[in-house]
Amino acid sequence: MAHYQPIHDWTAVTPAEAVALQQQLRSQIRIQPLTEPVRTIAGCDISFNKYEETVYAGIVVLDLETLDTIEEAGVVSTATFPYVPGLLSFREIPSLLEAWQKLTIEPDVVMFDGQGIAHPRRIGIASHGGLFLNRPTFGCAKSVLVGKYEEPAPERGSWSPMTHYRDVIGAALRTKNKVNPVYVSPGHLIDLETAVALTLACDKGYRIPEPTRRAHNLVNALRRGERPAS
DNA sequence: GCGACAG
DNA sequence: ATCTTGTCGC
Repeated sequence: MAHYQPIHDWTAVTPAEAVALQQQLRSQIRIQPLTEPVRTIAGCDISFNKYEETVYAGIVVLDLETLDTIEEAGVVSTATFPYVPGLLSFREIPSLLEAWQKLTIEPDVVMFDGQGIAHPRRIGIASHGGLFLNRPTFGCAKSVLVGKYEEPAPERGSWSPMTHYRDVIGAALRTKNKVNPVYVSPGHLIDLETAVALTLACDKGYRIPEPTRRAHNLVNALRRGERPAS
């Protein structure tokens, strides 16, 4: 039901062509304040068995106010692109879009498990996904791809800017006291401060924010055959 | 030239 | 990402 804009084809794309495509698409990314209030937020993730190309993709939609899950969608698909640092979107987005189509609700904002503009060409999976979904998106990654930062204070909520070639590309954010930070960066149609605020708003006491945590649990359960591919 | 490198 | 048990620290 939920739909998206097929900005370009994903088939028969080589790594070299993928980089060229990113260079062509980056100018379309818009980092700006939100224009609409957020009531629902989605988290997405994929899982797969070692040495296999079968991918289990899923999206979970939560009510931002209560953090209750209001909808989930999962699909079993096949990866057609290898994992290459900097080209993650070409491996994960195709199957995520399949799951997106099964949603009844169109989430107000989407959190990705990876980078937004904190990317060598400023178009990580969250930014690339934002162009297809045409709605606010941001990334919350567990590790750094590019950029430097000063260690933020040990208390939950503290953060320090991440920079890359003089550009502020994201934030190293402490989501829990004395635990490693997560790396937040705007994807499209949102700004850094809002992305940080939304990440903190999705707290349930874990380092990983709820949207991503639930999507992760969903796809792993799907992969282990513990639940039907919605 | 050498190392780093989201998931 | 995935393969896997116990274990150190708050």
